[in-house]
Amino acid sequence: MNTTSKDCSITFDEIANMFTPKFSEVDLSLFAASEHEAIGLEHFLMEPKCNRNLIGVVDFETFHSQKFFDVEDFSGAIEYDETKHHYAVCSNSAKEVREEKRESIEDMLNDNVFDGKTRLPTTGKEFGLDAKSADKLVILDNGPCKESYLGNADLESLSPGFDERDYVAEISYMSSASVPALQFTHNHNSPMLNQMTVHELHEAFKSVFGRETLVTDKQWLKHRVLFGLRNQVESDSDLNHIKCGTTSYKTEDKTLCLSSSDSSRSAASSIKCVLGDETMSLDWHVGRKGLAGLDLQTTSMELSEIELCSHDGGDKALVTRKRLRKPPKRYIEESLEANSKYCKGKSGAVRPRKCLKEFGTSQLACEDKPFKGSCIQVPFGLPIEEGHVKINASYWDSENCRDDRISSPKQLVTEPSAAASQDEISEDEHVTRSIVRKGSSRRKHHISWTPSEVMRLIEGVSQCGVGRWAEIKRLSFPSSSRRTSVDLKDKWRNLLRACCVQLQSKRKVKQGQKQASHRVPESVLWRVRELATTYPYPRESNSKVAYTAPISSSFPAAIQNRSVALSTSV
DNA sequence: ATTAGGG
DNA sequence: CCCTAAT
Repeated sequence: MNTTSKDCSITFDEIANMFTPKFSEVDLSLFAASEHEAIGLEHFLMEPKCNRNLIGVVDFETFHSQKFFDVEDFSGAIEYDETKHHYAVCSNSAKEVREEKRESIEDMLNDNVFDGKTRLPTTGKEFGLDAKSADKLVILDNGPCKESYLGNADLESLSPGFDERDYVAEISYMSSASVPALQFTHNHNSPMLNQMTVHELHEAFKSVFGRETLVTDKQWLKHRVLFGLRNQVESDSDLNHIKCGTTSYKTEDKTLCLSSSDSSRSAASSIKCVLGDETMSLDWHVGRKGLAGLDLQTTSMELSEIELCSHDGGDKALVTRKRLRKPPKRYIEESLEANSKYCKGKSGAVRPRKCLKEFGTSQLACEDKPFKGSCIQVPFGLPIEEGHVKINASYWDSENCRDDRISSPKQLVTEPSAAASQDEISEDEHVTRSIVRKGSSRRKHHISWTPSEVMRLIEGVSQCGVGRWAEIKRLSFPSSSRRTSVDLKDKWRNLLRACCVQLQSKRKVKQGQKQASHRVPESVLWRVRELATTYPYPRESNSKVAYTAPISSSFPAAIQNRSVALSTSV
């Protein structure tokens, strides 16, 4: 199987890395969740459209491996599970799951034992499951921290074609909207909807649809509630790319179960189980908190990891499980740092920048049509500003035109002072933006270089020489918070590269003329080339030395007087 | 802290 | 631009 071989590429190292000490550290911070965080979470949970927000993938086997499902391990566990899960696919070690019978599953569920080696950290008969052809288990915890929704746990699949891949539990959040109904039914041990009173039905209706109704017709209400429940289940299923035909609504003791099953699709069904007992939520308390933290911390990552558990009959082969690359370290780092803000004691000083919250929550603002695709792209940058739009061609044109008018069309007179002052203005607003930006991400988001900046850089290089970036920055970019010495170096490297490219393509094609406009002007490049010969850049300038040899005559002037234009050739 | 170099 | 190693 394709997916299998792909999954097999996971190395043991990767798995091992999931358990770097970092995780426990991090997770600890999650539980120091301050009011701040809680609010953020609450906000998220209350988001109307976030009824089903998958935030993670977890293998139930985790619960087994974690003695009491402790906090520190949770997020690590998720990572681990994800991996392990894949690993299991190739290892064929979970074969035993295949042959599970429905009856035994029911028993196991009732006994809270899902598998010989997997046990949920809950006690007793909390799970009232309509386990008919059920492979999805959703556990709802109505603890104090809003209603967390641990959900969609692939417990078993009864499909003959079931494979270990399905042995996945997904964790999701559900808004509080659906909870009251569940709790409500929990109070009444009524197993059937039609045994409910009008008032009860109203409650259920409200819970399901999030609004009230004046209709008192029991039949109507019942239908609406059933309809709503079915839709909920179906939308859940959509998230998992599972289609469920029917939905049953059932209560049992202190639990409420919504199960959706479709006998025509042997494998597609789901069970939702509400843990209605307060004591129950204690068991899941840790998990919930972990999830809360996780939510804030690695939202997009988890989102990206949502797997498509298509239990849809035969087209399993069509299931594509794209593994998205892990989020960049930066992302993780920032997430961790943001969380660790509330976990003082670590490194006394709190870094001013970074503010993950924006990050997480904004990403979490899920849409209606969330996980339609086969994968979710990891949000990389922030949805922030597109502040400075591309100015490219016009920039150079305007500036150069200005400059060119001053001097001859072919010779670029550089006036650092003038250019700088004029640039400083725009620079300031850039700075402001960049600060704002830094509030949420370290990424600089590509501040395009203005012509004057480039000229200043060149001047700096001509004065100080290549490589002395710190000094160049001091001289040519004073009071410029952006453009670090590294930036200067990078830019210079790029300029040299541009020289190369333009030299090569110059004779060949004139087509590039169009694009050449928004590139660095030739006159500037010439100067760069010249400087490159004077101060050969460590590795990259060698290639163009030959070209610039004749120009070197003009070099001394350029050095001695920064306003001297590059009078060479062309 | 800076610089070089890879990504 | 970012990250890292080397200095």
